[in-house]
Formats: sequence, C-alpha cells, structure tokens
Amino acid sequence: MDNLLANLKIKVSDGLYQIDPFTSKLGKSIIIHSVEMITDLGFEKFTFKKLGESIGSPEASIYRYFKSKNQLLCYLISWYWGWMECRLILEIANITSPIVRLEKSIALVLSNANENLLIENVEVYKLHQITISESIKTYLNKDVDTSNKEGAFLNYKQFVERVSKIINEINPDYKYPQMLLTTIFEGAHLQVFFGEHLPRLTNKQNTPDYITKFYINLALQSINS
Amino acid sequence: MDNLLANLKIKVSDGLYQIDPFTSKLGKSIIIHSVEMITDLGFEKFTFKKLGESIGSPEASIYRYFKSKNQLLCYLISWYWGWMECRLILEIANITSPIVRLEKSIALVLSNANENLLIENVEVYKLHQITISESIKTYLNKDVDTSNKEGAFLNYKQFVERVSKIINEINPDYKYPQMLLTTIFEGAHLQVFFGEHLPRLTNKQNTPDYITKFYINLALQSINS
DNA sequence: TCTAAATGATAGTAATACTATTATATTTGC
DNA sequence: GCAAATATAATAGTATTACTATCATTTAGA
Repeated sequence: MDNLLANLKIKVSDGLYQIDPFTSKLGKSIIIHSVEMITDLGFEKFTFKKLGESIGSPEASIYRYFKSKNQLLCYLISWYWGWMECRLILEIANITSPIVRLEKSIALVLSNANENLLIENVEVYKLHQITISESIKTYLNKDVDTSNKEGAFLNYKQFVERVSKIINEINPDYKYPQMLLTTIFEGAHLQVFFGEHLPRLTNKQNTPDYITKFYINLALQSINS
Repeated sequence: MDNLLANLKIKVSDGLYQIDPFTSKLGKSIIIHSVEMITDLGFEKFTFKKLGESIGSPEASIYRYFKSKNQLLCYLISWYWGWMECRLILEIANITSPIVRLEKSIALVLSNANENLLIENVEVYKLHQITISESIKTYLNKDVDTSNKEGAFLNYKQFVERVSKIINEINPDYKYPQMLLTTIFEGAHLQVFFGEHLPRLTNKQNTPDYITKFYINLALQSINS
C-alpha cells in the first residue's frame, strides 16, 4: 500500500493552513511532531511553544503555517478523513455487494488502531487516536460556522457522503443515511474511549471487533427495515 | 411539576465543588450566571473573570466554590443529568410497558429544548443547550480519570443504568444496553447540533421530533433482533 | 550569483487561569 | 446582643498562553 500511495497527496482545504505544510521541511516537521505531541498531551495541554521547542524552531515560525492551534487541529483531522477516503476507495473497489462495501466502510473507521503505518512520516494510528479524542473539538464550538466556511469539514462530509451512497444502493428509500453514519462513526470513536476510561458507559467485550460488529448490525437493521 | 420539585435537591458528587453552591446566595448566582454565559459565549470563551464581572463579585470568590472552569462545567452537566433522572422517574412511573418506558426515556433526552422552565432559578433549556455542545468536553481530555474519581460522571452513568434496565426488561439477552444508549444519547445531541450548523452531516426533517423517532426506531430494532 | 522567500532570534502584548493577602461584611452560636 | 467564626470583597501578583511584530540570517530558485 505504501508504494501505491507514495505519489498520492491528500487534499486538504486551503482555508486550513497559511502555508501548505507539505511544501517544506519545517512544515512536515510541524505535522509530524504535532501528531506526536497532541497524542501525548491532549489538545488542551498542547501549545505551539512546546511544539516549537520539540522541533527546534521558534513559535513564531509555526504561526506562519497555521494561524492557530485550532486551525492545525482542523488540518490534521481533515487530513485524516482525506486519508480515510483514500483507504475506503481502495478497500471497496471491485466489491459488488453494497452490503459488504458498507460493512467494510464501518470496519475501516475502527481500524488503524494498532497499525504501525507511516504515511508522509505521520504515525497514522496516533492520528486515529487524536480523531477519537479531539475531532469533535473542531466543530463543537462557537466558531463552527467560520471553520465550516474555511472547509474544515469537507473531507469528513465527503467520506460520509460516499458511504451514504452505498446505503442508498442497499435501500433507495432509506431517509437517514447521513444521520445513521455520523451516529455510527462518532459513536464508534466514543465507545473506544469509554472502553478505556468509562466502562460503565459501554459494554466492553473480549473480542477486538465487538464495536465494529455492533455498529454493522445496527446499520443493517436500520437500513433494511 | 415546579411544586412537586420545590423541595427536591439534586444530588451532585461533592468532588465537583469546593463549597456547595446551593448553600449561599453567591453560589446560586454563580450557577445561574454561568449557565447564561456558557450558553452565550461557549465554554472556551467563558472565563471566571467575565463571570465575576457579570455577578459583581471578584474572580477569587468564584474559585472558592469551584477550583476550575472545568470543575464548574462538570458540576453543571452532572446537575443536568441528576435533573434528567428525576424527570425520568416521574415520566415513566406507572407505565407498565417497558417499550413505552424506553420510548419516553429517549424522547426525554431530546426534550427541554424550548421549555421555559426555571428550576432553582436555572433556565433548564440553556443547560440543555450546554449539554449538547459542551458535555463531551467534561470527559474527552487527559484528566478524565481524575474527573471520574471525583464523581463527575456518576449522574450520567446512573441515568444510563436506569434506562439500560428497561432495555433488559424488553430483551433480557440483549448484550449492549449501555453501548446502545450512549450511542443514542450522544448521537441525538450531535444531530441537533449538525441540524443547526453542519446539515450535510445529518438529515434534517421538518417535523420537530424526527431525531427522537429515528433513535426510538434504531433502539427497538436493535433490541428486538 | 543574485534575489526573493523562508526561517531564526528576539521582544512584546493582552488575556487566561489561577494563588495569596488583608480588610470588611455577615452569619451563628451562646 | 455580642464575640467568634466564616464568607466575601478588594487588590495584587504569577506563570502561561496565544498570539503579533521586527529584523537579521539562511536557503532555494531563476
């Protein structure tokens, strides 16, 4: 897969950066180290000053790439969903059954967890962790409409859109594909978090894919009724 | 209902305050005004300094009630779920059918929106808005385990627990009641938010209770299969 | 090699999230 | 009704955050 994707550039809306980070060494370093640091510290305790220290560049240089910590988070999450869309396309290509395609789409959102994959030198499983714990912070705030105009959620919307079309292949009359999918995707992330920190809010099982199976069932029951 | 609840004190874990705010005038003022301000400004832009100005007390006095902005948010959300549990008990008392009880439980989580109810002088619909946009911030952070020990999520867990028992009345073999319920409750809040700000991530309908109906169906299909 | 752009080094600002201290009210127990 | 305990006000101060600004230096492209 790495080879296949070597020449692939994941598209992120140009409202999500001041300078495209993948056009320079410093830019790439910002991405790689911020993924590292946000995973370790959490978004709240992560600062551009700490990031600057860890990459050996002044804080001010980082602001040339991202106008705020928030913009950087939006960039990372958007990049993640762009990457997920690539994976989705590869994963479901040549599969005729829409049900199988849907199953694979849902499973995809819960994968990444233990893979040691580097893409553009970013540790993808860390970005997955960040998406689980931090992604809702990109939109659950008073600036959501501005971020939306800047294109912060385009890649996520596109991902949802693509899977919702599969749902409508299964059942053209199903009225709530987006609603069902965001319920599943956000819910799936949450259950991972609950499993680790708030077990009374979930039903953790020993099998590694119990969350995936739960949501696949939920989806198919809802769509086929 | 107001009369019924006049003497009722909603229990909040004592790890969520330094001084119980409902034991003094200043404490009550902190609660009432913080609900107001967090609704208007959002949690990120809300500060104890602004709160102090709006209630005419110094910032330092607020810190005697809540050691941090985060603790105050945890208090408010916990209070909200305590209040919701009270409503739940009243709402489903004397209803024999567990299916109807479950339906009412789910509907409850999406109610409050337009009611102009004051309880302890707190505008409950604003607290509902805060829960929609801010509640996940109480746990999606690196301090979650500490907050959990302080009892921040007890009232929410209790609410979920109570409804999960209804699910197991309907189907004693159903394995994922907590998982299903947190998916529904958090999902329901999210769909309200998406409906207002990110419509491509949901399927907004003209009927006011489309979200409720969607999740009731989802629940019953999953439980009865 | 010249020039433009990117980066580094440094400084500075307003605001945030607190803590500390002392004086002044207010409540309460006797 | 008064003293003691407690709560609040007034004020000051700190480290950190989230930036912005300036200018010198390095690097990269034509």
